[in-house]
Amino acid sequence: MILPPKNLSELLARAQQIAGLNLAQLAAQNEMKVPESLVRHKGWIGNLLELSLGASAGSKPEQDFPELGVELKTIPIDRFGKPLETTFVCVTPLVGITGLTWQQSNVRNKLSNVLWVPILAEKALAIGERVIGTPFLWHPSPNEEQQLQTDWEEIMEMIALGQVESVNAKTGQVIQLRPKGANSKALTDAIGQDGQPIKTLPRGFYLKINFTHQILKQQFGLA
DNA sequence: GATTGATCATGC
DNA sequence: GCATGATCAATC
Repeated sequence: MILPPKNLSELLARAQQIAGLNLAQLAAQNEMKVPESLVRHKGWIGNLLELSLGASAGSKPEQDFPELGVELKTIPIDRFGKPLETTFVCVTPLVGITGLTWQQSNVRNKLSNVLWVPILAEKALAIGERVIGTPFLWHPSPNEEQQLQTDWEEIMEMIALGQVESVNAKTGQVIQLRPKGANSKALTDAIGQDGQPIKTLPRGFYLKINFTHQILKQQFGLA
């Protein structure tokens, strides 16, 4: 069991120490087995990094390093540093959102400080052969935060107005709303067109690839 | 090839 | 069902 890092520099030092290792090596350090496929282990890489860096495990609705105010996110990239997938942020509240502001939102809280850990994860690479990239701490620039806020406000307003079913992955420039549930049969409460309670798919906020790609290019000087 | 909607594991 | 961790895979 790895203890939580005491401060930010300790966290960054740990992250930098595992950069360059492949997942088989990191798994071995933690006495874990590498799955042959991620089909039934979609969160495995994220969990492996949490263990390795001393994040408080579990399903608590808070940041990975609460005392440091830092969220850990792994992001699969190709050899050119382009993200291969969108990045899940958090589940979306669909009821009781009257008066909820961007400042109070879980999206803003989660993204205020993120330790990004790129993983070279091209499909042709076996899971164990995928390589941990250079980790870095990110805080949204004023411009980035404005983009996030604009999309968040647009999406949340539609939800508040009972138009959750009209929001799809195309809504928003940098954030998108997509299903986030066990399957298409999982349902939760939401607001209908006439303000009545309805059942709909649970949704989550995701960062689009273009947005995370910009973050990576800026960090690695490839912009 | 990129994108959107669907899905998998786990611990309450 | 919700919240954690995301990626899969059918479709565009």
